[in-house]
Amino acid sequence: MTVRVEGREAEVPSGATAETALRAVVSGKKLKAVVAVNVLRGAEKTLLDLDAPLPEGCEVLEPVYADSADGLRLIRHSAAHVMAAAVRRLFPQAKATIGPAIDTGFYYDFDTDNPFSVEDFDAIEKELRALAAARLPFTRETLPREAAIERFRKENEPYKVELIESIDADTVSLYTCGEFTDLCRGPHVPHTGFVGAVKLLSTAGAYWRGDEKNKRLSRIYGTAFADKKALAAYLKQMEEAKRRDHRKLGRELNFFNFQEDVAPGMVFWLPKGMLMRVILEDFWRREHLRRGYSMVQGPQLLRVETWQKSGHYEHYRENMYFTDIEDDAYGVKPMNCIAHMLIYKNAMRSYRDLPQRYFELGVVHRHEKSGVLHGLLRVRQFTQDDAHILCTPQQLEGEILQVIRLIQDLMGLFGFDYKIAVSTRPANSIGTDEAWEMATGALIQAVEKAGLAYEINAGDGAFYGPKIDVRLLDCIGREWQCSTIQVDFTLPDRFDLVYIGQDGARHRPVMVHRAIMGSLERFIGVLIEHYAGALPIWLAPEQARVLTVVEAGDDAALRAQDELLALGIRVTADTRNEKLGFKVREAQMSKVPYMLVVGEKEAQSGGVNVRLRNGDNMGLKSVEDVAALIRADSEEPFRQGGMRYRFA
RNA sequence: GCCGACUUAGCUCAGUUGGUAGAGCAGCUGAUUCGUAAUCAGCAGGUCGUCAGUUCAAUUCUGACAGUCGGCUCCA
Repeated sequence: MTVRVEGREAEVPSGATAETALRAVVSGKKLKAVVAVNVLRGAEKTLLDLDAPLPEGCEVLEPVYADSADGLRLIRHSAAHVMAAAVRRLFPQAKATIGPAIDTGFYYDFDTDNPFSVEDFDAIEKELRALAAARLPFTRETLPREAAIERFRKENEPYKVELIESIDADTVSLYTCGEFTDLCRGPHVPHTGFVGAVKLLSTAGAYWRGDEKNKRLSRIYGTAFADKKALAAYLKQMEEAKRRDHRKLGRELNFFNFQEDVAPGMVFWLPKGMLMRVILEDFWRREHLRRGYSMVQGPQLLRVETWQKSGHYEHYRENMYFTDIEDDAYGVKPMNCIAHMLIYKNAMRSYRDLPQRYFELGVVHRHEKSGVLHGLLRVRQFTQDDAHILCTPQQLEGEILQVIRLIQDLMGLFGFDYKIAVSTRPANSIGTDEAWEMATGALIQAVEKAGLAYEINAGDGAFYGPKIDVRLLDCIGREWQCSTIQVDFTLPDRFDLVYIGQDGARHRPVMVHRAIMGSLERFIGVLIEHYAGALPIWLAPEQARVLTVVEAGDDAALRAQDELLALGIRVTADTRNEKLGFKVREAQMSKVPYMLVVGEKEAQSGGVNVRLRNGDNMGLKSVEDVAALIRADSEEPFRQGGMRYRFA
């Protein structure tokens, strides 16, 4: 039969392997970097092992190179197998479970009496490299399901047996590499020589099939690349990510700290960090007023009876803090919605009053389990940029669309990468089918109208309604949920919210819960990492610092500082008796955007010598010119309905 | 909450095979007036995470607890 490879045709006998076909076209040197092949048959595309016989009727072969995305995934998946083989050589009693490739590498979970630790890595890596150096082939065999179960049962591999039992197929495929055979769909790289650039990274506990009721397994994480150079580059990038860690930067920049012995999981905002936060809050409050929100604020404590009525006491009690005052029990609010509904109920509402959009920078407390706290990204006390929109069912889609626009504007402003998911009805949910359908439809319609790519998380919605979640990516590729839009038709019911319709009758409003930054703490944490601490000028707590060289410049420096302050610039002056180099270094480490040097020369000529934090020197400038530069960069970023700036 | 590692000065880290501890940076004081990422000297700073146990003696060994870090699960 005839197949096309990279634009050229090759004639191959029926039943030939992919490798034979590729050899006819691809040069020997390039072929060495091919790990598998994509086979196209009509619209169908399958990834195959190089030594697999070509299926009848295939038209095009695409070689999968080691350094492509597909190739990398195969290398990592294969590395997981080879690592398992290495582990089994050293720890024969460890039972293999599963070992997939992930975005940043791979892992393999083992059931073993003594969990692995990094001290075991040297030995495992040594074995791994020996296996790689041996260039052992991966060989595939296909067995009837029952025969495979029998075989793994004999080999005392209960997890493999359980896996096969859950597979709905007549046959399963096995891959053998050295003395280790694993259940696997494949494909794999041709031989272990492809997984030489490999590094074990960490260990972790994990549950069998991710369920905490199941047995605990010992997980080993690692990563692998097409070559040593790419691996080294990745490890360097991880170092860089560590450097950008917001916990480290927060301390170095004097933005915030944690005092674990006093209040674990709760932030102490230091003057600089708080100034930055207040600037962000001010901007955000104004933006909400501009977009038709009303600012409200509810109490921090509500009587327990109210939480019982809302269902929080029943569903959320474990995460709540309670306190007794005289003889009454109070719950500290974990969410802001109840107060907002009570504000809605303060007056009789007409359909003409809707939508009501209540916005609050609401401080909430949630008792998160101790193991999950993580700097600013996961805390126990945080501030949500929370809003609740009460509207008619007809208004729902339009309101959601506006919220999506706000999300797009905010993420665009900072240039964040994000992912969107629509979560649908979970198993244990309340509400009618019609209500769920209407709400889910409105969410999807709105996302599509906004032209956004999204995925569906089936069954992942809240118990009271479906939601849209937006996840931001941090500097090492971890995802953090920030924005959320949830449609709720239950709480308005429980609290008997009504509006009078055009027909004069009472109707139930729909409630949209939404947060854009999600929590200020988390958002600021991601922001700090995103900018590696060098915040955009409009957010920088200290926009400029005047640096003196000799005492003779002090008066001129302080005058320049006063003038800048009068022009609305956040500026400090460093007149300490230190060398200029020392002051520049400190300003640089504090990531101050503008360093303004005033020495004897400037004291005489007037003006300041401008150095930027990227190292550029702008030379002598007048104080007015510097102020104009900073103001141009720090103008409020949203203005009159559009975005003015994108801070890269 | 679960698994693993860890917890010594504000920060980064040494150290004591059981006899209550040290460096650099930061801080304070003084000298130095020095032009774009570190001037020099001196001083001060620690119940060695908390509570128990073993011991003549515990920061060191054992246990429990708390917290941190990396994951799991959960979540903004």
